[in-house]
Amino acid sequence: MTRDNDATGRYNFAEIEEKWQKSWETEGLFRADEAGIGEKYYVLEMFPYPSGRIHMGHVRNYSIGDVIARYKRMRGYNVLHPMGWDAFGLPAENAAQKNNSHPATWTYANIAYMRGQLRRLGLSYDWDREFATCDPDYFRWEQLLFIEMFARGLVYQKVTTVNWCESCQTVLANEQVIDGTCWRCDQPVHPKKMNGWFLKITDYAEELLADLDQLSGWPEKVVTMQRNWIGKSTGLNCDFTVEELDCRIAIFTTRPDTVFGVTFMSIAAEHPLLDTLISGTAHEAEVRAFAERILVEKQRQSLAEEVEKQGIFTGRYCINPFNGQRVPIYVANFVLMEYGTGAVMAVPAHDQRDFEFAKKYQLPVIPVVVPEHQELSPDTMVEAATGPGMLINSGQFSGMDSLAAQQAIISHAEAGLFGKAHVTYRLRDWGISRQRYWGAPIPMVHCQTCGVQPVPHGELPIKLPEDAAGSKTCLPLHQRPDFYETTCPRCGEAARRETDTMDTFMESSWYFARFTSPGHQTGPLDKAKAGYWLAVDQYIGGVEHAILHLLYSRFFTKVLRDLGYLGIDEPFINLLTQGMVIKDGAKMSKSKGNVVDPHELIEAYGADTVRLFSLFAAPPERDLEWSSQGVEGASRFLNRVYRMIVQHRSMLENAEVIPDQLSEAGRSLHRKTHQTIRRVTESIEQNFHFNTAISALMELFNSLNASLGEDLHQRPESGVVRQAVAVLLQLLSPMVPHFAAEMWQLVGEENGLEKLPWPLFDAEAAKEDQLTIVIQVNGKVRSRLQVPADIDDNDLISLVMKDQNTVKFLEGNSPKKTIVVKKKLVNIVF
RNA sequence: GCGAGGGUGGCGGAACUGGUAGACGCACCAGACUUAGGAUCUGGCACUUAACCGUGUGGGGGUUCGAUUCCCCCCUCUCGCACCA
Repeated sequence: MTRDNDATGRYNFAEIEEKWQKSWETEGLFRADEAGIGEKYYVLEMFPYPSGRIHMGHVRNYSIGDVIARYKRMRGYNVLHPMGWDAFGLPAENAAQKNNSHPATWTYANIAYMRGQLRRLGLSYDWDREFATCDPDYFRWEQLLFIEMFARGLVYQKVTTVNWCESCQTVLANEQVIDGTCWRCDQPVHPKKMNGWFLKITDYAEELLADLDQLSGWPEKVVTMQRNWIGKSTGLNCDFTVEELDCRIAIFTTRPDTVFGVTFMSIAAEHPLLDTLISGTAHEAEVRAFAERILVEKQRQSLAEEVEKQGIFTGRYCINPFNGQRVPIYVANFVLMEYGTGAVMAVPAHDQRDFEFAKKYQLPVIPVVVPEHQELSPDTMVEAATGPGMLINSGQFSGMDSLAAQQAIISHAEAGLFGKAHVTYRLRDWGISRQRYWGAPIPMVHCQTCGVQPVPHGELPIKLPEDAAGSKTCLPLHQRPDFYETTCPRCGEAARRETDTMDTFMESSWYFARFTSPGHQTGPLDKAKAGYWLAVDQYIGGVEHAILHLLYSRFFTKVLRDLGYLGIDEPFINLLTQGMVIKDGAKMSKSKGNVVDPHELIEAYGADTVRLFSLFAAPPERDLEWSSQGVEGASRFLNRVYRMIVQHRSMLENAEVIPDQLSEAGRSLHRKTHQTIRRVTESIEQNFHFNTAISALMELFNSLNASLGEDLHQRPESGVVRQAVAVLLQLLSPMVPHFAAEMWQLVGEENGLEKLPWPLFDAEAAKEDQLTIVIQVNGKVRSRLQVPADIDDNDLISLVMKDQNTVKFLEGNSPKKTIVVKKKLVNIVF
């Protein structure tokens, strides 16, 4: 290298990154062990689906996690930072069919490639713990857990109307239907009646809701979304008897205080009692046609749009058990069969939907809850009065406050045995049956005589049939007699294996726990190890999993606890939901054609630059706008640091001990060094705002450069310079680990940077001895003053009063009031 | 409609419990070194102005000596839920 090249040179990232990755690997630096020193810290990023290549979202997610992992190690924690693969799923089947090969081949090839890409980023994972969820060694334990859940009554089968995705040829869970379309392929989802397996997540609804209060380390947004998803409502269940028929219609209401205002009853088009109500009546044909039309329309417009209220009178009446009133029964298009009881007592005066319906079909409106300082008249009301108030026209309850009346009315119904207090949830049980090949088989056997039987533990795992017979390999299991033909584990007679596979969200619901003991051969988890590492201290991933994955994982954690595997209630103590990577105002996606392949970036700039850019461009929770110039900038910064170090290498190697007495410039750099330690540490500790941490480091570098320009590195203050450089590299190392390690070696350090503790902040050194005090006159900034830090108020004020600008802007007036804010400003008011 | 989070230079973004608005970076401009430079170095850079002054954190009002920060009203963007009885 010539001198000229040194001055404008660039560091050889390809060489040094490979060098350090090898070194870390041979040393096993990131292997985690329960016997490790220090408090445990488990940091985890949401593991990827092995789609083929990593994308910018991965880079961002894993860079954030890696900085945290490396930082915590430097802070003396015993850090667990694992990585694995969420490897079951549909794309593998599609690819296999296309290539006439097996999904496993495609999946494991992708894993191998992507593992290489992650290694290339220098991420500090304990690779010894890696697994893929399609490894039989993983899903065998999931099958075992399924059987144990079955034994506990948490698993059942039922025929329901499910969400069917025609293009994926499979059922979807409610959580996987987004705006009426499939979460994976965006195609419309249709209802279909099918038999399937369900997990009783609703058994845990109350706990899942209540424990949200513990999650102070989660973004409020995610907590709110989960709370809304669980959707708890409390109220009254009660029965209305149908006139002339021996049947009752059950309703649920959150407003028992309005029961005296019921003027009709509305039921869903698919309500099971509808048939009984209309068969043999004059209304039958008309109502049936209406109901069918509504159901068809409902399917078509599953998308969000305001639909006009429609209904039809069934010809039947029912009796309000509270006042004996006879009210007509309608079929209405806005009543949901899936929620409550599928029938609603209609109170037009106090419910907007009922109000609109009543106006349209000229049904009476009877106000029964009058808000304070208001009068309600059915003739003048333009909308429903949904607020609280005082009861009128409500028999013995008239005059009561609506809140108190709710309780009283529930008690009244309970005493009269026609109603009961009730809690209902929006959350549905989790349908986990999928009709696809590439998933974990549900370990059940159907026997003609013995019914449903779980597979005996000894026979696990139930593996997927693997033959090399070309395109046949991907056939759904119900088309594979070689798979489903079996014998009953109880009676030994011929029986049929369950052919559904499990929803892939099953695998991701407990992988974080398996990472604590990935090789455990006698059960899903080594309880001691899981007990040591869990819960996850910091979890990082995209907000798109706010409900699906995060809710399922919370549920599984509680189930694992109840099965005796875990001693915790919640899996993730702190959650960071990182923003999306955006380009040209839209999320990077293949369909929009705005993807940037991180692979090429790494080739062009090196892993450290790519990491630095993704950390610097935005705080982690916000969206990150892609900028090729921003990457340039990150690269430029690292090269500047490199050139400075190369240029002053020999001085840095032979630096003096920091002397007691420092020149003004020396003191200034020393101060900046310690202020930077404080700023960077606080940025990371408070909210992982690496962008401000990096800007502080850039400032330190700028000061350092300026000091060198002023020949500060001449003895004896070379020690100050050296310390500034050392601190810069140490603080940079979690973010740009290869670069920092190499520069560390370049300045003559022997010991590995990764093993050194985080630098200590010296408050004394960081203290300013001169302060800039702002002078305001009448609240406007008029001047600035340099003063010693320890100046007392009176001296300060007299200095301020002598200031030229103070005098000028006082315009000869005498001050009425003087406000002194310590170390900040003086405001003179006249 | 309901819920949550945003709106600060040309751009990404800073600003601790009310106290210097615009740190840091990008872009841009000027200069230096150069045969050349999209390399590198130095300096400038909210708007307006020759300068002082003045104006300025979505808009309007309020509290305060002082408001990006607190309060009220409104506009707007993003995300989530969407007839949940």
